[in-house]
Amino acid sequence: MPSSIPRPGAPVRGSTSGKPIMALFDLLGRSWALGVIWQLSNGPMTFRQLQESCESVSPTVLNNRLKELRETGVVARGDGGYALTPTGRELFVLLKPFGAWSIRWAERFSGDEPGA
Amino acid sequence: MPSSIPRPGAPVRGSTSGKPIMALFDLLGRSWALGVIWQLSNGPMTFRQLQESCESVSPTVLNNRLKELRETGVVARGDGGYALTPTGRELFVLLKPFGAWSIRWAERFSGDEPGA
DNA sequence: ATAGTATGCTACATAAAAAGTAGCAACAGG
DNA sequence: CCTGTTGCTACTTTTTATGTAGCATACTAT
Repeated sequence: MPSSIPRPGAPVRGSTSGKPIMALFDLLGRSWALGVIWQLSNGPMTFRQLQESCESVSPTVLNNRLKELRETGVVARGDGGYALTPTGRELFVLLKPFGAWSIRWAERFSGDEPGA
Repeated sequence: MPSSIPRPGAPVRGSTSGKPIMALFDLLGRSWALGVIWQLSNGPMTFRQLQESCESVSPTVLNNRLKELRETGVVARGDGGYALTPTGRELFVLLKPFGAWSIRWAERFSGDEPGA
């Protein structure tokens, strides 16, 4: 078995409490999970398109992430490939501000502090 | 080498583009990174307090996450242990809505699943 | 029907990361 | 000196991810 799918109400990696936020963090805290959601916000993509746009994700991992995201209702397969569900789009609304924030965050490294 | 610290402008896991959002997703998409930020939003905590509140995080991983989060200006050590920096608190503002969202997300599973 | 092409995977070997457990050096109070 | 806490490091085992190959299905054109 590759890995258990994090669901709210069930124990997840490192959390037996079943707290929804911990399940969500387990789901999103796996490699490429956030990236896949980000990419799919531009519209439906095929499996291979996702692979290309994620640069170096292996098909094994991509398939696992897609399984998990489908099981948890974030992503679905449909016309044109994989796409965000209404739930997934809701989640992306929360995620979107991270784009602008990351750019401001990046600017602190361009001129400034190496690490303090 | 344990792992390279994701910084905007530098290649990160699976991304040679250096796009800030990809660096941020690499940083946050590591186990317990989101959890640590979440816990620290309640105020400063010592290393051991963090370990306890994160239920089962190993000291190795916690130390690595703290290093990465310090290097990227999200967390700092100070009075009372580790704490979010102003940058970290900014990030938490974006993260906070995920708490309420995760609860609504969890409710969709309560219908078909035992637990919770 | 056949060859070419794309798609959505699976298989497998290797490498990296996380878990789990033990324990140490530094410091504080008694 | 002894006890307790803190912030780690070391080490072994287990889990996850990477990297590469390739297969089955479906479509398209010849």
